[in-house]
Amino acid sequence: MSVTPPRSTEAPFLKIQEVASELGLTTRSIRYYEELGLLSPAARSDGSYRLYDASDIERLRFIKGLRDDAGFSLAEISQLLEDEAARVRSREAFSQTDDPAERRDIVVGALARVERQSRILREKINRLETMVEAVEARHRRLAARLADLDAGGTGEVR
Amino acid sequence: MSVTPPRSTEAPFLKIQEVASELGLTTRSIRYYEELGLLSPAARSDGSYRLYDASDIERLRFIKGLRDDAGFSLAEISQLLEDEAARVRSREAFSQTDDPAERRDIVVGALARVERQSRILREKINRLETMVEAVEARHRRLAARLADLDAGGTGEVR
DNA sequence: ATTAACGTTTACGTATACGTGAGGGTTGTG
DNA sequence: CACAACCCTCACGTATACGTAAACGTTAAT
Repeated sequence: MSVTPPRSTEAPFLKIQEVASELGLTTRSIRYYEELGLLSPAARSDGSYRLYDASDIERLRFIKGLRDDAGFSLAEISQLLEDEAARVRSREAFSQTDDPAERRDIVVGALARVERQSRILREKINRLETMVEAVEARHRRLAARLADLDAGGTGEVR
Repeated sequence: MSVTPPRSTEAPFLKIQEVASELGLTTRSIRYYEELGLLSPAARSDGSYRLYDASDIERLRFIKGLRDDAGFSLAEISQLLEDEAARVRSREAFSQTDDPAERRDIVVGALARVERQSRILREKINRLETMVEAVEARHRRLAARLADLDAGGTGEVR
């Protein structure tokens, strides 16, 4: 009677196709990202199947966001992820010392990287907003026209 | 005494290399965009040199913005430009009639296209802002750490 | 144990967005 | 009119980001 049985006991790992479906990617893309060093699966099965955990999926979601939403190239994404990795390493370095001077250097470095990431994204947003502004100005003029027509006018706004 | 003479009498037309330098594009890109139907030069010289006017340059600037800033593919840009062309045609159709019903139809169509453009851009912005938000949250935590360290603390925020 | 469904590596194919000549005209300045 | 500096049209080359198929191994259910 079991047509589609529950895929085993909800293991903490997902296989590549399961990840792909969940994120709307192809298995090829995921393997390709791995080839480029953007991520590597948390584990491999005995038969060397790639096994992904939650943080892998988060990372992939982030990559997909940067690619689809921001339009970054995989090279740029690689750079952003390396900054991210440097950030994590510096967190570890931070907790390895309790010398305030060393800690300060570490935090200052981390701040610089985060500010760089932030600036890259903000620049993109600003330029996008300039474009949206132009489009919405047209939208307002058209809406005014429509309102005028519906009020019995000629639609000759301005 | 004229070392670099004024490039003739400021003709209203620019040649391809002049346009390219001004916009930070290559001549190849400009020709390629023409190949894809994204624009065509306002005129050709007797010897069939491409000659661009101010509106051509505006159009190219728009294309470059969509490509660099928004990360749109040239296919998507083509779509947005076709919407733009439809908008211009509908403006003409609008002024060809004074029947309020016809005018209303035209304006409604134009509104739909503009809203589509706007929505595409806004979606992109929204997703970018979500990413920025995450980055800035980290930035705030780091800044707090730094402030704590500079105030003689341990930098152990939270 | 069998077997369908899925995974692995390897490798060649493809669409996009140009780069880079080749071979040959065009412009405009001396 | 000579000639450097552009421009033209092919046309092939290249980097990126995957698609697709071959040949073969793994998993898991029956």
